[in-house]
Amino acid sequence: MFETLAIYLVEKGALTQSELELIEQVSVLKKVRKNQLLLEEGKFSNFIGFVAKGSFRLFRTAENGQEHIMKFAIENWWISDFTSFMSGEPSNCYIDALENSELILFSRENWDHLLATIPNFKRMIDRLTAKNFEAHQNRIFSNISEPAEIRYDNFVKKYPTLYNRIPLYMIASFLGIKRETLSRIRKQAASKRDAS
Amino acid sequence: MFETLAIYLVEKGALTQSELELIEQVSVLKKVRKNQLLLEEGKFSNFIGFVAKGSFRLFRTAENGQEHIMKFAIENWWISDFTSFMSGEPSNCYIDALENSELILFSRENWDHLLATIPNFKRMIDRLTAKNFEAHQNRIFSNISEPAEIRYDNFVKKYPTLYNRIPLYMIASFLGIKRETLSRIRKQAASKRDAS
DNA sequence: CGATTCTTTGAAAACAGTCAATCTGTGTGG
DNA sequence: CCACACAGATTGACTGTTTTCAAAGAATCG
Repeated sequence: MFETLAIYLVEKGALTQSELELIEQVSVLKKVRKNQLLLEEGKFSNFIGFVAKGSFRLFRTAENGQEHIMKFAIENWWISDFTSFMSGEPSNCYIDALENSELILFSRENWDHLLATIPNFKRMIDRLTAKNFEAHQNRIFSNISEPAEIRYDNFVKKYPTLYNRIPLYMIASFLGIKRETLSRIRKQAASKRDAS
Repeated sequence: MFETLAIYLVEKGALTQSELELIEQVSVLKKVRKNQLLLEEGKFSNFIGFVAKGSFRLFRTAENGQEHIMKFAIENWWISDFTSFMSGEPSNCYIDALENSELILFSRENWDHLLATIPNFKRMIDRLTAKNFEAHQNRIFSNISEPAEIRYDNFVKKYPTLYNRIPLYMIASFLGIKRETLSRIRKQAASKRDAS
């Protein structure tokens, strides 16, 4: 199970065997069943997880109780409430498993230690952080500038693997529209395709 | 003019006098007139700026030519296309001055050098980066979960100083709605207030 | 098969966008 | 100091999009 992460670290960060061992020593393996909560509102987010198998969602709830999905994660993605992880404040998010899944967890102390002692690991994470920042910018731009239909098209193009595994109503939630609206958008798009 | 930054650095980062001098030595002062471009699409974003006086906006343009404002900055805010700054790729943003303004600029080399040599500076910037990350999360959540009226209310509450200085149509652009819509939202809100 | 869970559909209401016109305030040049 | 131009804000009438609520269809799983 650690193997998935090892392959990832070699490929993305060019880590050596001894560095991998360092990382493995401080990692914690965890299996979670579908629908199981990894984090809930009010709790402290003191881990960073690497998805070895399965899928997760990170969502917040509005005052009216509606859930709004901020982020998905599947194999080879990192999952955490980074905001709470960094600030040390209680989280305002929930994370749960969409399938039976396997995670590799790091506590804050171990994470910081790895960053401090393995330069290649730090470099890799810095690159990821920059990418992540860029993705947030793009998502905000998309939200304020594009109609729902385009946002959906781009989602499908950008995350084809997610699209195949995640219920449509969750994609709607991620895009900020209602499931019924997404259903109608898909119908329209299909009839346009047929016409051409 | 550097004084504004000095006060900021002492207050936010507890920097010493000698550290301030180090920073001042590598800073570049720049005055820009209203409407002047600081960065445009396709160019490289190789500076980080501290706003000593005035105000700026960072925006992108969609295919149809419409401008969408990603970010504002006034006194004591940092302004840059961080995405391009970090990646080294050409920018897809414009930055221009909303008023006659004064900036304190740092090149990438000097910026990195300051981070590497002044731990308190690094700590301060890390805190800001975390705050910024959190703000992005909140904006995304707001965009996907809140109706325009609430987004506007929250904007006014969160940035009362901005609200007083920036034309409404730019606030509309930031919120992802049309100026006419914002105008109507404000009218409704006013009549609600009068009724109660 | 039956029970969930997810997706689609329909009709009405609420919301947001478009286009064109008007209104308001500010500042500049004659 | 006034008149005019200009940028910004508002309004009206209309169109288009999204939500809401209720119900009916798939699909999946034990």
